[in-house]
Amino acid sequence: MASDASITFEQPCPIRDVLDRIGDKWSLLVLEALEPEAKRFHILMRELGDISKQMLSRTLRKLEQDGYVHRTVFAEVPPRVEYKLTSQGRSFLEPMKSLVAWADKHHAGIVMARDRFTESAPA
Amino acid sequence: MASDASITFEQPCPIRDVLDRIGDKWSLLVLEALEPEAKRFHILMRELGDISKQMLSRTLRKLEQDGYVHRTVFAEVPPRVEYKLTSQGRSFLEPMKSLVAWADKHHAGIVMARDRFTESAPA
DNA sequence: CTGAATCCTCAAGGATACTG
DNA sequence: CAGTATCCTTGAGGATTCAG
Repeated sequence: MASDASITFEQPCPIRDVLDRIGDKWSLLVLEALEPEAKRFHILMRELGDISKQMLSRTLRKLEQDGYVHRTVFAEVPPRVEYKLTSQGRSFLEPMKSLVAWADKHHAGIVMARDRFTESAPA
Repeated sequence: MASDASITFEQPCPIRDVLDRIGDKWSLLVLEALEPEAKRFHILMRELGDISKQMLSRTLRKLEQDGYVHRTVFAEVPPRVEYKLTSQGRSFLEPMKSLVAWADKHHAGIVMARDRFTESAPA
């Protein structure tokens, strides 16, 4: 069942595979929202503010699929579902935080460079 | 000329802005290709293998615009253009490397989790 | 050699309505 | 409450052609 009859060249570079999935519009935000504690669906909706149910659902599923998030369904009425980081999810946030810190520090400069560039080479 | 008449809410989060631009298909690859040394356009084409002129051009321009890469034009015949990392570009690669290392280490597990998930919840 | 301009395709993102 | 199904729009990615 391993189904590795032949090596494919789809993902020559792990970081690309990871970034392709986590580098979308919401994944990182969701992971960060879940970092302090497990949260329910509608709570995530509220905290993320401008995300739609559709996108949150898709994002959570992808994160669950790749093993960043664990989904727990409580057989209650009304339904309750909690999402929490897996150890892999927490592990991922560590190096990611360095990057976030870098972005915080350099963002102003980037925006300035961008503006300068745009001004000297308009439309 | 500052053109900051009003504060906009476009980029509430620096990391999102950075990832939106660097998290595309080629930017990171280009930065890594430029890390050891400055390189010419067609050299980058060759090293990246499956990138088109179009995309390489766009990617380089975006990276130049955001201040990761410096572009040097030599007034020669035939034209020669070299790209090299700026200090910001090199600086960026530092935290990025932690992430790359993380991806290398966890990629196999992610792929496995993904496959397992797909098998238990097919089409 | 280095790119810009044009055109095309496909999938990410999203609004909305429906379901268990 | 927590989703899924459907439909739509936009833009990233890419092949090709033209230009300096």
